[in-house]
Amino acid sequence: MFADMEKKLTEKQRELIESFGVIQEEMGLSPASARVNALLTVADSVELSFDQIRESLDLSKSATSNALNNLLMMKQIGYKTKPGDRKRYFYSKLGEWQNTFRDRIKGLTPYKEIIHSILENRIDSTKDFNAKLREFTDFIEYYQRESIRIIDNWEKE
Amino acid sequence: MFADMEKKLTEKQRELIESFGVIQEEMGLSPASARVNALLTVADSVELSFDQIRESLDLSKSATSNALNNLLMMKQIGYKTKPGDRKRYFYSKLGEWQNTFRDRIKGLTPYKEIIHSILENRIDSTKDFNAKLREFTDFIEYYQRESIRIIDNWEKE
DNA sequence: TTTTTAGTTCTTTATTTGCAGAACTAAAAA
DNA sequence: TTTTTAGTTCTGCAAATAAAGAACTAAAAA
Repeated sequence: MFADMEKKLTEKQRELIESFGVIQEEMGLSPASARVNALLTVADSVELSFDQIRESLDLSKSATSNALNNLLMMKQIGYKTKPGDRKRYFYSKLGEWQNTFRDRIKGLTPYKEIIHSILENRIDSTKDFNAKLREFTDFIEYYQRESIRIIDNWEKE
Repeated sequence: MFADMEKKLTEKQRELIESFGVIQEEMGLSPASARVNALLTVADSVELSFDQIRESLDLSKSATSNALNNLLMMKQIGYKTKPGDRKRYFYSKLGEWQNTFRDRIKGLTPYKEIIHSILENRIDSTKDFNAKLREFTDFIEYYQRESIRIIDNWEKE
């Protein structure tokens, strides 16, 4: 009966999309990507088609397409198809946050490495400063190791 | 004798500033701020004046001023003065990375909170998805708690 | 075969960001 | 008192971003 009923967003839902959108913008997503990702978290339906997304957020097709492909590349979302239906249905991969966290921690490695090369190229006379640099690289290593460990521990439960 | 000798950067140092600069840009700093911060980590002298920074990086006064104030506000750098010398000498606060890490972890709180309100406003029927959201907020809390703990543990040693 | 669907890609435009250079300012030095 | 120093603030421009709208495309439907 209501199979293709217009699932319009409530005022509260729009508000949540806006707040969540802003937070995700601060974390590096483009405005459109941030809102698409927020929509897929907030909407009553956990799987939305291209046009449902476009209409809900009042975006152009190009903005929708780019945002979706962007999020797909970042593995923040996924999509599935339904038999006898050509459309793709997009969903949030919020469930895979473990990997997101792990990736962020691993992402510290280049940072650690450049600090290490800086240290190796510093003059010896600035002992205090060099010691702090060394301590910092050691800490990052420790932090990476321990963070991965706490993520693994959570998953074991 | 060499008290005010021009401490020119070596080719290797410029290279390190460039690499470190790029990494810090990826972490949200503006190009100029990223390079100033890198310079203060790489330079032989751990305290540099406004003009030494300007000249080393070939920046305009405005770019230098804005970058420094930016970094000061973010508490990434500090400055000191020397008796009988009007100039300020800027230094990297890389040594205070503990606080930087702590702040980043605390910064997850708004994210956790918005996800929590999203969950409270979701329809009940999407049980699996809601459960994942709940698990996610629980995890963030756990992660924050444990991360702070591992930072504290490092400092105790 | 033609038309529709489900998008993608291209072109143009508005906004934002980042910086140079010039004008400015407040305190110290001459 | 005037000049210099150590910056800051303002003005304007160039490049990068973000998105709209139109043109396009490949597969499916009619």
